[in-house]
Amino acid sequence: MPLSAAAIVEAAHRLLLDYGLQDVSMRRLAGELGVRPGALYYHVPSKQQLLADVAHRILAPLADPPGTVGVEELMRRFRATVLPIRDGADLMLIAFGLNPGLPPVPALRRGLERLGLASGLAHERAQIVMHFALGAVAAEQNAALLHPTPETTDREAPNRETTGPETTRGAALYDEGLRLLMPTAD
Amino acid sequence: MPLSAAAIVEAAHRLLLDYGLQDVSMRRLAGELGVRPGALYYHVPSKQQLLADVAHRILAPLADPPGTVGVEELMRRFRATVLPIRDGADLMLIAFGLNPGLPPVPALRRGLERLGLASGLAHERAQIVMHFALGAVAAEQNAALLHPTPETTDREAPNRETTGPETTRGAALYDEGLRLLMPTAD
DNA sequence: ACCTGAACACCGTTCAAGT
DNA sequence: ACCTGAACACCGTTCAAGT
Repeated sequence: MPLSAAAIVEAAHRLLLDYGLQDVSMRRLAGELGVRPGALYYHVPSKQQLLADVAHRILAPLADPPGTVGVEELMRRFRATVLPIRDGADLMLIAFGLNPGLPPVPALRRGLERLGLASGLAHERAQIVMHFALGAVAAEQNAALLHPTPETTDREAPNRETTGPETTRGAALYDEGLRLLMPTAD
Repeated sequence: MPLSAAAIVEAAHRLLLDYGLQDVSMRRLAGELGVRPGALYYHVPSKQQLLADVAHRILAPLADPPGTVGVEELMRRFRATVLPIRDGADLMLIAFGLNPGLPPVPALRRGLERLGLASGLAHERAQIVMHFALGAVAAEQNAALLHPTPETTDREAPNRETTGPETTRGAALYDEGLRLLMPTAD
C-alpha cells in the first residue's frame, strides 16, 4: 500500500522513542520507510507539522483522564510522559506553539474549575501551570543531557525500556511548583 | 590581530540580535569574521559552549541589580531581555542546562531570602521561578513565531530596533505567575 | 495519485597540512 | 600559534519528470 500521513507520523514516533529528537530527520525517516525524502512531502506539509502531530499522539492519553484524577496528578503524568523522551520538552514547546490547546490543557482547565476557579481564571491558571511544567521538564532534560549522572548515562542504547532521566530531586521540585500554583491560599 | 574567543562570542551576539538564533551558524559566523569555519574551533570548543557564552553576555546586566529592585521586577527584566531575541528562550534553555547558576539566579536567590525564605528554600524557590519564567517566555515566543499577530510580523528585517513580540496579554500572564510563586500566603 | 532523481542551499566538526 | 583546504556525514525543502 502507498505511504500515508498516519504511517509517517507513526514511524516518526517510533524513531523519537528509540533514538531521540535529533535523530528524527526527514531523510532518516524516508530511509526507515524505504522511500526517497521528497516523497514525504506529498503527505506531510513540513517537519514542524509532523512533529506537532507526533506530540499529539504522545499526549493523547492525557486528554480524558477519569474524574478521580486530580490536577496535580494529571500534571505529574504529563511530566512522566515527556521526561523519558530525549528532548521531549523541546518537542512539546514546538507543539504547544502550534496548538496551545493540546492535552492536557483542556482537562487541566476543567480540573481547575472543579477546584473553584471561574472559567476565565481557570483558563489563565491552566496556561501558567503549563508554562511552569514545560519549563521545568525542559530544564530538567537539558541538565541531564549536559552533565549526566551515572543513572542517566545510557547513550547510544535505545531509551525505550529505560527509567529515563527521572530523579527524586526533579520530582520534588516539580511537585512543589505545582503546589504553589494550585488555587487554595489566595 | 588574530581571532579570539571573545571576538567570536561578540560576533555571534551581533548575529543573534540582528537575525535570530537560526542564523547563528558556525559557517555564517566564520563568513562574518572573514575566516574559514574550521578556524573557529581553534578558539571555541563547540557551538553549544559558544551559545552558552553568548547567553552569559546577554544576562550579565541581571547579575547585580540594585537592592531596590525586587524579585518580581528582576524577573520582569529577564523576560524583557529575552523576549525581543528571536528564539531567545531556546537559547536560555541551552545555557541554563550548561550552567544553572546563570544570572538572574543568584540575585533571585538573594531576593527571595530578603523576603524571608531560608537559604535552602530560597534556592528551591529560585529554581521553580526560573522554570516558570523559561517556560513562559519560550511558549510566548513559539506562539508568536507560529501564528504571528499583525504587530509581530517583522520577518527578514532585523529585529534590533523593534518592540519584539511583547504583548499585554503575555505580560499579564507572566506577572500573575510570578505573583503566585512569591513567598507570602504560605 | 504517488513517487523518484536531482538539485538548492545549507549544517557541525575534524584534521592533515601549510605559514 | 593560528589558520586553510578539504573532507565526512549529514540537513529541510522543492519540483520537473516518470509511472
